[in-house]
Amino acid sequence: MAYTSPGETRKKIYDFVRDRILNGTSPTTREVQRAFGFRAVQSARQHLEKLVLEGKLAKVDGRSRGYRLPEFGKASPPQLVPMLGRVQAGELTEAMENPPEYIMAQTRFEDDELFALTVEGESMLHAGILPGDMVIVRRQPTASPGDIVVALVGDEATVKRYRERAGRVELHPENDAFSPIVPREDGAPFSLLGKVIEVRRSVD
Amino acid sequence: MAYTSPGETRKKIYDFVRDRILNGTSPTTREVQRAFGFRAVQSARQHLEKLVLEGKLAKVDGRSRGYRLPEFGKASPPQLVPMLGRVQAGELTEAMENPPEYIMAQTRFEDDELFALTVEGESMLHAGILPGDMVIVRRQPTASPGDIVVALVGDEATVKRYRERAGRVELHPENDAFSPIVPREDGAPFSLLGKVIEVRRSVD
DNA sequence: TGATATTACAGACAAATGTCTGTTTTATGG
DNA sequence: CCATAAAACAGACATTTGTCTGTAATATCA
Repeated sequence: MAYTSPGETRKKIYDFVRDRILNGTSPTTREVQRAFGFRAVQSARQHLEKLVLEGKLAKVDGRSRGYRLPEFGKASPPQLVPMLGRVQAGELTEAMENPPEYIMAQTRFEDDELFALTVEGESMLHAGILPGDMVIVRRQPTASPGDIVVALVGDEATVKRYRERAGRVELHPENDAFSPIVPREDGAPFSLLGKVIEVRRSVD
Repeated sequence: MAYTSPGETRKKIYDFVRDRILNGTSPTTREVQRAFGFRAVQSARQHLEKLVLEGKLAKVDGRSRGYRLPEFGKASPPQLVPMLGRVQAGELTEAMENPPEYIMAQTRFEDDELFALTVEGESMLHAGILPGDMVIVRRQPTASPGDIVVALVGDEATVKRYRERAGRVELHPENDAFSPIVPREDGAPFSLLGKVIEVRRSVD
């Protein structure tokens, strides 16, 4: 490869590696070599090691495809969150068609179980949650008053705001056209699936 | 390793590999071997290859750490979208602190320039866009009526709905407490930055 | 209990990959 | 132009890793 200005090729290599890592696999030294037309492995290696020195990349020594993105120590690492399908027989079952769909999320709940579902209905309109919105939910058995939660009432999953009045759980819609749900009173089986931690909407 | 019922170890291996892939790196055959205490590489390899046969895993032959989650070809690849900072002197400048902040997105605008910013103000409340929400924007110089756009009016970026009335551009808020902006009339410099393609809200 | 498919093991080779030492070429700034 | 640092090259070695052939042990079910 032709000689370039200091830092020029390095930047390109960084972009290349970053891209590859984000697309799923860290490249090997020789893959970088070939991608840039170096005639020596060391040329690629030199750049890669310097990028590590500069803190732009991280690496696990000796391991194949060992280069990483270091910033992901500060920012939360990307997580794959499964898209759950419809509610069946009281249990939220993963829409296990082939393939299961995943979306990417960066949350501060790195170690918790997350899932995502699509909101139907307009009961949370005033909370800025519209029909068709996707909510990312952290699975948890309890909630605090004020949380927006996903609960299973009967065999339907609903998104509501969690309240407690006089020691009783109430699920409040945020739309005057709907009424609160008081699980104990109407006798429907009730279970808390989790808390909404993120709302997403595509406006294509 | 002790002999187990048919399919038993296989399932565990699938879970193991899937987890590793989701966490960033596909394991090598021998990493699987060691993780399960196999005394022969082939034991691990047999399971892995069968998982590929079953369609549970995909792989790139011959490549180290070549096992994949098969679903990942179909889904759109993850993109890094830069978070832009405040508006300065009529130009949206990247908040280029070290490191620049990126968020991950999977959109169908793979080849377009995207950026993200945080919404201030309540003018789009009825469109389900709240203060603090993040919008992902596709940079484009024009828009269609009905689009939610980001425009530069004066030296401030605003999110509004794009309208045309009597051949004139109008930027409509979605909140009765605010009034439409008619760029030409109030003489402020106006430019369209792009169209909002996604809205995100953290509700921690 | 016996047939069969699955599981696990053994040992090995070739290719891929990480790493190293040393040299040559070139961009850059004074 | 010269000194210097960066960039690129050359060749090599050790380890890791993918792959293969063949064999032994065991769960499963009729």
